[in-house]
Amino acid sequence: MRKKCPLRGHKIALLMKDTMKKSLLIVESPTKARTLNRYLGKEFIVKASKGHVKDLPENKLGVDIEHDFRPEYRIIRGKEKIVRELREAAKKAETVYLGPDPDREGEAIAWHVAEEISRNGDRKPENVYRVLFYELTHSGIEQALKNPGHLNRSLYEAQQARRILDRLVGYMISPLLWQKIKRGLSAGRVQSVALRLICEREREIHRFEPREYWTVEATFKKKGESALINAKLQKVNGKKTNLNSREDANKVIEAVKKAKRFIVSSIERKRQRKNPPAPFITSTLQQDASRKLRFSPKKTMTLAQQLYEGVSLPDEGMVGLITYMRTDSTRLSEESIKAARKFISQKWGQDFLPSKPRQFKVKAAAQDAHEAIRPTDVFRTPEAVKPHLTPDQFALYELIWKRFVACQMKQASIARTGIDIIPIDAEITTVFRATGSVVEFPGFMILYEEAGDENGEPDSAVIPSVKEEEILTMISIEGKQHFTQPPPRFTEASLIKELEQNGVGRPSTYATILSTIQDRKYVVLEDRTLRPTELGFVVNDVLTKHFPEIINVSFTADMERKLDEVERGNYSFVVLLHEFYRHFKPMLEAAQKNMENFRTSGVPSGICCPECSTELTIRWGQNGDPFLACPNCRFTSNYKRNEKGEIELLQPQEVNETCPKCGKPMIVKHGRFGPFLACSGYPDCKTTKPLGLGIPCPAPDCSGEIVERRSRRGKVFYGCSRYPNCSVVFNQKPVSQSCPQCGYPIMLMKKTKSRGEQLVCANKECKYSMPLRES
DNA sequence: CAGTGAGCGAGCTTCCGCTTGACTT
Repeated sequence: MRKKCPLRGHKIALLMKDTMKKSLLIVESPTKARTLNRYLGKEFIVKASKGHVKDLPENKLGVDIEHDFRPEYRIIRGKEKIVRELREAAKKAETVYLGPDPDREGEAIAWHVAEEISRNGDRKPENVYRVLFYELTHSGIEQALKNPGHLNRSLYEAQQARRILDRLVGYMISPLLWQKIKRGLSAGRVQSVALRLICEREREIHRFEPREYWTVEATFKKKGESALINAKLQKVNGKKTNLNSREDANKVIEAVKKAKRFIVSSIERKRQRKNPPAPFITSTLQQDASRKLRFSPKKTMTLAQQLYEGVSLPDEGMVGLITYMRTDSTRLSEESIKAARKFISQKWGQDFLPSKPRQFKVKAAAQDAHEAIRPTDVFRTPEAVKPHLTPDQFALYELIWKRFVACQMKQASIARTGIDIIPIDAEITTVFRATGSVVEFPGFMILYEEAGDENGEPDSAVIPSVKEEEILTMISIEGKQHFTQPPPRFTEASLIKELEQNGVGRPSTYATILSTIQDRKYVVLEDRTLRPTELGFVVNDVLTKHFPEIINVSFTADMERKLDEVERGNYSFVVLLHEFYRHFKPMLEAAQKNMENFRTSGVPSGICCPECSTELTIRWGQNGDPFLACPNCRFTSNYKRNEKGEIELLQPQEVNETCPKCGKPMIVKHGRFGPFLACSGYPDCKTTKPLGLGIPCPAPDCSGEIVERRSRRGKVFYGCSRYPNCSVVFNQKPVSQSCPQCGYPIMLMKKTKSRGEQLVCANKECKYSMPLRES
């Protein structure tokens, strides 16, 4: 132990005296606080609130409907320490600057922090100022601190209206679902709309009837040249091609084949200019990372957060590589554009630099509190920082960097050619068209290209040069069968795009919306696309039936318009809430009264019981999985839905095992404690046994098998079926795979927060672990 | 509220939108 220097206390006291004069600046993000601290130096102490500090209580409504919707705010659990620290720091500071983000939520955070630091008269409101940082650049910071203002009541009230309305919707509809469908369910202004979009898309797919159609493709050639020209049948007898069968196609093909010669009837040349896309905002980053890197929105946000918080670079220490990643604005700071232009002219020369900097239109609905997502310094190229990043971090940084640089580069110029070719002396008049495109000047495309949503047909790159009236010969002609395609299911990223376009959800919540509806088992992710579950359909149907005005893509847009009026001081937030509740209350009451109780009756399935031909109903087991049950007899069955959404019964799952008592096959049944094995002769034979995992017990000379078991408290564990004769037990799920290091036949699945799913050797002596491939 | 087996009651689910770490392997 080191002894304390007697002088040290004194020095600290002196320093403390110094700090008394300091100003306190409070922002939301700790990273932002760190940056500002470095920038502002010793006159300021900068602290972070880490988001909201006060909120409505979790376990009750917390809104007094009788008294103008008075909210009951309390310090958020786990944030007490932060509030205490802010209060202490505020006591010592001469002046307090409240610097949460310059938007509705930021104003509420500022308001709540102000309330807490002036509690008990600790601080006079005169010494508390509101400052607005729109960008974390030299000029942005100067601007903010030069113009301290005061808290904005109407902005805060708009936030309150939003908060209280969301609470009323969420906490008053959800209990209805517990009562009528299943415990633990949820509904909300945002999640229920997301669910609705997915369900409606699925129904469209179910309804969709594919239609057959045919295209005719031909290849031509110039005399004496080998280059081929691929062309598609465009018109028949002056009308757009419309071939619905092989016969249709063959008729045309036969007629065309009779022609001796073909002639180039017209050539159309167009120059297309293509502008670079806007720099990233949260939603577009999530979409692009999903398409190009196959990252889930959640993964994208985690990685972006890491890039934002920064990596340790030699000589520079911790450096944030990108600007804030939760933003709805494409705005760029002047400084960043200047730097980008400098970089572009240095790297590619003036040819690639537009005469004027490009600014991008910011969506009207945007709150515009932050810049677009861009590298903090363009001169930190992806290659330069690569050694200090993980491969995933690097891939995302490169994406962000390229998109930003590209957005300040010159437009691309593409030459498109369309050639019409017609047969001469044929029975019918037809037009074949060949299209080609050549990039004349790549501009920004030298660096960045946007990935398309769907599989658009690529143009053939180059078309051999031909002249009008030139004669061609046909090399081949063939018909191709196609079917019209149903609309695609949403991916996580395309759903976010849809929500964003309707103003539903915010950059900070896009990724969590997806988790919520999956956690509730309303939808599942399959092949990267979202499909509703049975439960999802049922919940969606009752919500859209009983709350059509709320569970609706335009509800949020309407709400936002009203909130704007509240912000401008033209509309009282209390009136807004009264107006809303006036409509909401009767809907709730009607739903309470009229909504079918699926808990007691089950959901009609449209399928008859094979034993007593009563209509089967859909019910949910404890694990959330749906099954069919007969309300009349004891018949139950699992089922699945086909592509058309029709129910198909599944035979009970057999396991290669017979009943030791009666010899009938054993089948998997699902009970209160999960799946188990039972004799198919039930109720005549009541044999049951735990479900094995098909993994033999690894103990020497043990004939047992590993089975899933549950402790008295419900915790799942895996033990040998010969217990108590054999005491082999695992806490994680075992997998029949031998350890590459020690050869032990069993590996365990382990979930770690830092490295995802790992396979760990079940042999305790051996510490071998390897990552499970990511799905 | 899935048919086992056993033995007991109690507590209690939920919203949206800001932010980051983390009780333990």
